Amino acid sequence: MASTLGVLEALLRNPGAIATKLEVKQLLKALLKRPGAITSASEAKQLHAQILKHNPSSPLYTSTAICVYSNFKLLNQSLLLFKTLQSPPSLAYKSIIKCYAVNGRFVESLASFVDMRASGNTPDHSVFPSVLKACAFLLDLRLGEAVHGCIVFETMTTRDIISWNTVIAGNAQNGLHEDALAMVREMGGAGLKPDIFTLSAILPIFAQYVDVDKGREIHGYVIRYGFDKDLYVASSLINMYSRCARVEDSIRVFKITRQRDTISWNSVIAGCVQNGMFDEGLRLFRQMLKDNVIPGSVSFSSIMPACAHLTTLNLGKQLHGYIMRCGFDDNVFISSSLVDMYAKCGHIRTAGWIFGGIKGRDMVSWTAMIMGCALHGYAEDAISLFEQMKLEGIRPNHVAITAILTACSHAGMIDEGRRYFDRMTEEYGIRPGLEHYAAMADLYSRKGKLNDAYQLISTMTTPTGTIWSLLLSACRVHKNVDLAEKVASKIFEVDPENIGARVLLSNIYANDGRWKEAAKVRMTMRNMGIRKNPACSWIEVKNKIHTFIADDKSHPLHDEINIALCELQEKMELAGYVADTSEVLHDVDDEQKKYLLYGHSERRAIAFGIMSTPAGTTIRVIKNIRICVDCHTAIKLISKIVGREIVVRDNSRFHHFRDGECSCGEYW
DNA sequence: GTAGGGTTAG
Repeated sequence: MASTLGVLEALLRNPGAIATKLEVKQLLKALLKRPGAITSASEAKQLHAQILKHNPSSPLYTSTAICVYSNFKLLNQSLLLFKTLQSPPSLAYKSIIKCYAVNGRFVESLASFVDMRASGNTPDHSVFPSVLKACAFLLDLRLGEAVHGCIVFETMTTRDIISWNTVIAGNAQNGLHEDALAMVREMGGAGLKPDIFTLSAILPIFAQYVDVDKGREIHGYVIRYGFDKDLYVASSLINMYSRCARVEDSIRVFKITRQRDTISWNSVIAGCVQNGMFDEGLRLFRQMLKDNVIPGSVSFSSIMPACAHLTTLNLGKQLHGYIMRCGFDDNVFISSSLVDMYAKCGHIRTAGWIFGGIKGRDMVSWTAMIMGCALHGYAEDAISLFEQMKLEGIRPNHVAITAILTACSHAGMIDEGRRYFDRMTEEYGIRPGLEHYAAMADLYSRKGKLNDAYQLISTMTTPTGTIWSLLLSACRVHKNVDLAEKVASKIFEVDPENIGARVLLSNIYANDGRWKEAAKVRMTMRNMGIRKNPACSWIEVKNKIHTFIADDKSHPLHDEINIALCELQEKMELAGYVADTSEVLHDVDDEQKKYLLYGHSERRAIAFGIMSTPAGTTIRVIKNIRICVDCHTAIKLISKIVGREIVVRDNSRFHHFRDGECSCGEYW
């Protein structure tokens, strides 16, 4: 069945490749069992076209198409088909009732439910949540009671394992987790043992609750009864472990599962990506393709965040091409992940273009775009998107609020940020969490309002090392040694191993000429056995990533890069550039300091990029730490001298250098 | 005979 569906997926992507009527018939039959295999509206339309072409009058196929359309909330399409049915089968009724309900058409939803009963079809748990919701909305208590009676009647008559499973799955999928689990116990009491259907229905509950102990218990049961051969159970287990941050366990389950399909691959790939194991996720994705498993839309939305986090634009673009050829680009999960990927890889305009084309944007799509604008310093765009989202009736959640606060922070918009922060509880019913305090502390810090930041953080019950570190880094920029010492001691209280904080403190001392104290901090680090990561920058040229580490001479074009940098230097000095050596934290003379600045990794990466790409090409460089003040000034001039746009992503945001200016407006 | 399991922003 898995391979049949694989062929179906391929077929839907390439309708021209259809061979025989018989094949299509078999495929439609396979699909009848699993309408969820269709994951985008365009696939749904192609499916519909196939049905019209081969079996226009089959009520079962028509019902399947209705079911698929209703999964995408496409009420008009569903209705058009529904009206062609003389006596709609149960599936058609169930789908239309659900579709009415998700579109807020409760009266019609209830009317269809009544029709369904009158036609002699028995409703099951897949429709009761919609109907009850409609009753609650319309305050139709009498009908609500009748529906409830119908549910009780339904569960009372047929109490075999299948009806139990239906009821348990219905509850589990509709958020009634405790009821579902109670039913499993009750079923056990009635002498019925959970089977593969029961288990795959309740495992997602433990995944959501992040209850690895219960999950493990189930796993033990699965092994005792030999259910671990079942693909559905295996995928649920893989998912449960990865949601509980036990990605090694989920990989182990995956590896011992002999039979694999697209979904079990997706589970393990998503598990890796969600737990930050991006390279392993990509390795598994490639392995899946090698094993001739056809990726579905979920495969792409699972792997795309890996490209976003690793900023592997080329791979992201390749996947995007593949996605378009598959017709998956109208899937909201995929398009949101593309918006995020392009934004994180520096292509904010492409991100905006994709965002503009998304039909049925959800909160995640909006937030991805808002956060993209925030990272690029386009706060006004972020704010207008945020307001537009609210106008479209989407209530922001805590992530969306974090995004808008981040936008304000990266543009130094204190008043706006403060207003969103102060009103978030009242307006959106969300109390400030760690991430909101962090964004506000960052906003004050970047703007140089160090005391305000200190006050704000102090009001928190348990401030983390990470939040204090934001302030410490601002103390470095704004050269406030006294506050830095105070903040650093707070950090070491809660997080003695914090490498970044020790490096910062040492640099703050060095910047103030207090070489002895700086050396002492370095000594402590050495004694603790911690080393900082070296500063490095990288650039992708012709599909190859070139990495530059500060003062490293190993690049094959090292000498040529030096010559190019010297030539640039002369032109920059003619344009008025004076090296700012205040940020060179080595106890050496000024001439030496100037020389050290040229060794900064981002400059070498940019010089290399200019040498190896055609005139006018945008240069994109990524750096693992913050750009230094002198490089920032230098890159502005370079962008003007060579007439190129230079995009640099440091550890917290993007800088777009163009014609002697930077988009960050000096906030970074 | 159970329309079962996997996905996007932080």
